[in-house]
Amino acid sequence: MRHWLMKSEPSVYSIADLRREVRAMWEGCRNYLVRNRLRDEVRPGDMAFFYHSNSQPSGIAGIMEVVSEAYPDPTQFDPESPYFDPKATRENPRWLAVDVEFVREFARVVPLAELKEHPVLGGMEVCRRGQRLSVLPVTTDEWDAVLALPGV
DNA sequence: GCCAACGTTGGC
DNA sequence: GCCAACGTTGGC
Repeated sequence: MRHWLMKSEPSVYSIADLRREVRAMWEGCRNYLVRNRLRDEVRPGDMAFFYHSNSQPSGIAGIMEVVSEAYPDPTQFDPESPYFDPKATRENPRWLAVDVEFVREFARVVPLAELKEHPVLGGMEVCRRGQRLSVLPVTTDEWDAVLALPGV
């Protein structure tokens, strides 16, 4: 089982939304590296931090579980969707989604600045300058260190 | 709102 | 296949 960190802008979809819906489709990824990672590395049973990006503060808000294999993201076929991709066809889908399930919301959001200061967590991918991928690997040490933070 | 990082597009 | 221009992400 692997660990991940997955980003969402809470104004679009937050951990509170996932808590309410319990299970959701993680849709709208339009980056090939992330697409390949979903296809090749992310598996049902993997656990992920739910990260709030473009937020105040940005940071880790809770935990979810990946509960499906990657499958074609239906929003790419929907002209009404902001994620519509005119070059994608049902015969040749470009983009993938996975289903995720709520596990728990942290008592507080762990801000990015706090991660950066931490001796172990400062090395997380998400702390790297210019890191823009929305699905990032997390090591077991990093996972455990986040869960050991006070108030989490 | 600014801007750094970096992925994507498209001319050649 | 190179590379400049452009677009997007996302912290601050």
